[in-house]
Amino acid sequence: MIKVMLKDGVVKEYESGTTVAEVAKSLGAGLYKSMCACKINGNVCDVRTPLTEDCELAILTFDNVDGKKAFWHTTSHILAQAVKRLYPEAKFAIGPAIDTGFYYDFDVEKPFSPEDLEKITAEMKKIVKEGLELEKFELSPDEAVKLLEEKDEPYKVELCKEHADKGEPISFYKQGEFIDLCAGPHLMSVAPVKAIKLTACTGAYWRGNQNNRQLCRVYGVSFPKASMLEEHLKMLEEAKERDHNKIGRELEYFTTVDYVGQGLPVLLPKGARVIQLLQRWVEDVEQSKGCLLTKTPLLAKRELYKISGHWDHYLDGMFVLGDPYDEEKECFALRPMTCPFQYQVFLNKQRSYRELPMRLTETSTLFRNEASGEMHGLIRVRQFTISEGHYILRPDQLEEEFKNCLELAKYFLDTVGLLENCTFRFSQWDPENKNNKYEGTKEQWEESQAVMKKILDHIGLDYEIGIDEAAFYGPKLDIQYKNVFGKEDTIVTIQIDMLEAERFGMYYIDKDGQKKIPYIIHRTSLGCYERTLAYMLERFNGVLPLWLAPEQVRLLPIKSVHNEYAQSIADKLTALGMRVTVDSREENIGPKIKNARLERIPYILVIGDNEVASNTVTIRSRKRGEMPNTPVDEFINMVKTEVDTKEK
RNA sequence: GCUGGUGUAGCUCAGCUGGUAGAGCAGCUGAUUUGUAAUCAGCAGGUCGGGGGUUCGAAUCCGUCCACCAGCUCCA
Repeated sequence: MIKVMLKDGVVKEYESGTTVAEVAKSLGAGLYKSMCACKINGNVCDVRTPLTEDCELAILTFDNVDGKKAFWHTTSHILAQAVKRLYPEAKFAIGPAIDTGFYYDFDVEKPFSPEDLEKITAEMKKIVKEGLELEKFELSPDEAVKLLEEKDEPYKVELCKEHADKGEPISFYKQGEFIDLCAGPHLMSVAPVKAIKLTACTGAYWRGNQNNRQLCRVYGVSFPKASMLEEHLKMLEEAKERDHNKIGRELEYFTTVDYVGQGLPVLLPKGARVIQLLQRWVEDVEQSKGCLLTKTPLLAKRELYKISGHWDHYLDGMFVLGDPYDEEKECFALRPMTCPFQYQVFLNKQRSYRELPMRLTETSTLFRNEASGEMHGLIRVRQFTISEGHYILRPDQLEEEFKNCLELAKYFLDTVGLLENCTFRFSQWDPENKNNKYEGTKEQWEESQAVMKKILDHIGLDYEIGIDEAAFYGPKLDIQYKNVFGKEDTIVTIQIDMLEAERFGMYYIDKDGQKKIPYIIHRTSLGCYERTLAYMLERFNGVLPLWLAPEQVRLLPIKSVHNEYAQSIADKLTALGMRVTVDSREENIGPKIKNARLERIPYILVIGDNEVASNTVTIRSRKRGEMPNTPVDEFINMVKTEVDTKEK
């Protein structure tokens, strides 16, 4: 007999060899029906697993993240089974569960059309009705490869052979006529998968490598109940309503023009205003913290990029003016990074150790010729402006300055309301990278990564590790943010560089009179302004904090006789630096309010006879609701405080 | 760059197997002077993403380029 500790510390005894599914059954038919997977001593396992010693057991249902994943993983097998029935020639690649559902990659002659997906969905529903049980079995590596070769599944054979090197048995799952190589865990049967939606069909390279064949990837999501699927689809619709790419255009923050070009958004007055406010603020705070503002050229001769290494590592990503391969003629390129330009400030004269740290910052516009399929609203563009900085340091200053960079970035992100949804990624090099991406020696990389790791651990920062995510000259701490659709991008980056200073001949005279090569921190503080604006529009659903709102207050006179009074209040607010308009159109108050609401103006003031008589305003605030007949001075103090404190 | 989808008025969308391009909202003009999300009437607005081809005739069919969307790859 073995002891199994269940939820809430309840211990029950079972015969050794009892499976988790049997345990669940003993606990209740409801749990047995709804179980998806389990955790044995904290490890996610299949419910078919026999228990052979004392353990802690948690039975996971669809409510649990890992339970969901098992549910979705099983659905991906149903998808594959349906595809095989309808398209017997299709070859299978991989089909995992992901955070938002599942996908399966197929090699087919012609990618599936939306109509094909409907047919496949219908077949999947048929399979669910058949209620097939899933059986798990194991084969030796040789037998496994043989089976997959017989089934003519070249991708599976490749995966299996790799796994076979470990010498462990290979597990398979079988449901009806369908067999798939799979580690599990899975549901006991396909029956619980009541609601299925195939959401998209796209291309995806085999093993994520561009040089491999592109497969057809079908994405989907599934639920135990139809109502849950409806709920989920409704949530997706709501996310779409927050998409910066939709509201940013609707609210006239930016637009795009096909004959201007892809990835080149036009910032409209509202967008330009917000970015101006952010930039002024960032520049002022940075300079108050000892940063030195620079303004360097937006383009340079090829020779500069040759020194920095960008010419070798980044030529495809640059906009080049002239023939890059004609060495006889002068050739320029728009800058993709600020680094080599800003180093010239340091190089302007001989430097003493007393001048370090030298914190150079710049509101820097960059140009990157991104691949055409990458562009996305304001988040991924070809011209953008970042709060760039290069800190030139003595080795003993590295840790403190790194911490300061992180603190500064966190302060900025917190103030604009984005910090709470940020995650941190320690981006490291990959010694195995085959594209010759990285400069420097193994020793240099190991040193700079060890230094960064030490600093991060000292700070106690909670971070993930991203292999092969480093810059070509050093490791990075990337601050990551997810958009409304869950797609993640970098919002801020802090990098340690031990290579570039030497390439540019940068040195300082140390205390002992010797020339020393400095360390460099490359960093952004609020990152890319366009991207930050995009995330703020999503985070605040188009209603930016008052201090950043392009239009803060709109006054709505009810009749034209109220225009003068409204204008007098507007003048007072304008004199205090507020952004205010008066809607003096000869229009009813209803439509005026409707307009102001649709434009998401933070404060709407209605002005009529009552207000004029009592020297008050009637407030409609996005945040504070309705406040009738508020004395004018009270209102002014209120908004002034809200702006001054940068209230979110 | 690759795979799939989309492109008709400022916006949201009709427009059937090829046969004279439509509506609502927004805009403009006039009337209405009105207290919290749509007052009434009139007017104007489009080389149907661009340029080709097929056809007596193309928004519609075929190729091509461009842009937008989702994903892959790449990246701040």
